[in-house]
Amino acid sequence: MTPNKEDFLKAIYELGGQNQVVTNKDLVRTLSISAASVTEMNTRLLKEELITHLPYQGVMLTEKGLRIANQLIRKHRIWEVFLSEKLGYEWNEVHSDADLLEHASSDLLIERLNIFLGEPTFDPHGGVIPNKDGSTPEIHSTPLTDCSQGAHFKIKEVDDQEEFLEYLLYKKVHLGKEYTLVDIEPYDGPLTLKATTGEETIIGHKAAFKILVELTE
Amino acid sequence: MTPNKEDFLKAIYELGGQNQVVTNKDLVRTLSISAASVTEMNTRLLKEELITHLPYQGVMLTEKGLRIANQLIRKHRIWEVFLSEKLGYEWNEVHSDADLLEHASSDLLIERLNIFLGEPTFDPHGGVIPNKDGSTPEIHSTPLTDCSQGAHFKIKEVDDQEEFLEYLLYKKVHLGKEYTLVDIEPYDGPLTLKATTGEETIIGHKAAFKILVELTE
DNA sequence: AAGAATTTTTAGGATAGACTAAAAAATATC
DNA sequence: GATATTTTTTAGTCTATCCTAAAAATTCTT
Ligand SMILES: [Mn+2]
Ligand SMILES: [Mn+2]
Ligand SMILES: [Mn+2]
Ligand SMILES: [Mn+2]
Repeated sequence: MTPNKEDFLKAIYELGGQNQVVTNKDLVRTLSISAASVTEMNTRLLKEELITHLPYQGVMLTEKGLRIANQLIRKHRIWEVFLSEKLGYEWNEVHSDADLLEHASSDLLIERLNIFLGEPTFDPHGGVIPNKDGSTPEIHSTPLTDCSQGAHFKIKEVDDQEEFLEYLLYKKVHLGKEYTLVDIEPYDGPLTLKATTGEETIIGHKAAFKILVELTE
Repeated sequence: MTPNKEDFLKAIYELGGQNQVVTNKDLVRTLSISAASVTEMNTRLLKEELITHLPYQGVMLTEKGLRIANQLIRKHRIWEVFLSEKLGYEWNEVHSDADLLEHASSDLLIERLNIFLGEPTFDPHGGVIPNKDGSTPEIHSTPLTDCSQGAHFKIKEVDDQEEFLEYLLYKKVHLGKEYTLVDIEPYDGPLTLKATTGEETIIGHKAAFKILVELTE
């Protein structure tokens, strides 16, 4: 297993490859490599039985591939907790350093680090940390866009793209914060949120889709 | 700069490449790669002006190469302190994980980690941590083999090979411990040490050469 | 100083990973 | 249903890193 293969499996997972086929096109966009390189990597992972492949359709993770992807995500997220809680990183800063460290961490190191951090359940943007064996704990949060007007909710998880996190920092949206959904416009229109402290925030539909919440009360 | 080149420069440094020429043979042994691969890497590093090369004699670090080697050693040793002090590693366990992490650490990460650790001066086996700019603080310790009979000394630094550290663990030799050199046999013979607590320890000449001490009193 | 032994270099390959350009297949449009 | 567009695959290169085997240079032995 090389860093490249690991990142590739992770990308497939993050594009939904546990349940659906993921197209080469998507991987080209996500990994910023050429289409030819995607085909090539597919061939390699296929030979190792980490993915299944339907020509001209896309790839899906096998059990084995899924386990490796989740173990990498576990490493990534444990590092993110460390960077955030011990080294004082902002939540938008953790991702890129964790993306390198995840490939340079022995299993033993990660288990010791996990204990040092108090066996956290979530990373700094609310992503659940997979178990050591590559399985994932159940979570029960829904995209903000699925809420109906008047709903009370708490922020549980947000997408981990650096610019998006910066945007949320600017909008003062953070994990655990509670809001009421005052208004949601049709045709993928903007959402108006009202915090318990009273201030109102308006965000677009696309951004709201990247925010997972849990209903309260 | 790639992990391989970094490790290569570090190996040259550790073989004395700051002051003397280091032979290909030495690098073959240290890095466990073929002689052909050493020649090849030399050519690459030469083109980047990180080393100077005297054909059939060996290589030395340039200013630039030395700076990179020291910055890598800084990363390595700061990680070793972390593994030892925060994650409870024994001093013989830290090396291999640090050897991977050193290549996956941004400068920012290392500076934050350094502050988190309280800006340590030495790594777990007494190696001095180079400065951020790639320079090295002065130290003033000598190989145990240079001491004369009757000398009182304190253990300051030991070689960082895993088996050697295990051996020292077994011999109950650790940093800061004070001894008297009771006897030193000629012709590279064994040394007899007496700890302040009274127990005597006999070690061979080769091992003693890997232990740096500071005279006390 | 000649021959033996050692060390370094050269030559020729292999593999992983990434690229561009062109061909082939699938999908969308009219 | 024919044509145009998009996506995927194939073909041909490139770089980094590693190897083995053979040649060349140096050093050691007698
Ligand atoms: Mn992340
Ligand atoms: Mn990564
Ligand atoms: Mn070390
Ligand atoms: Mn290393």
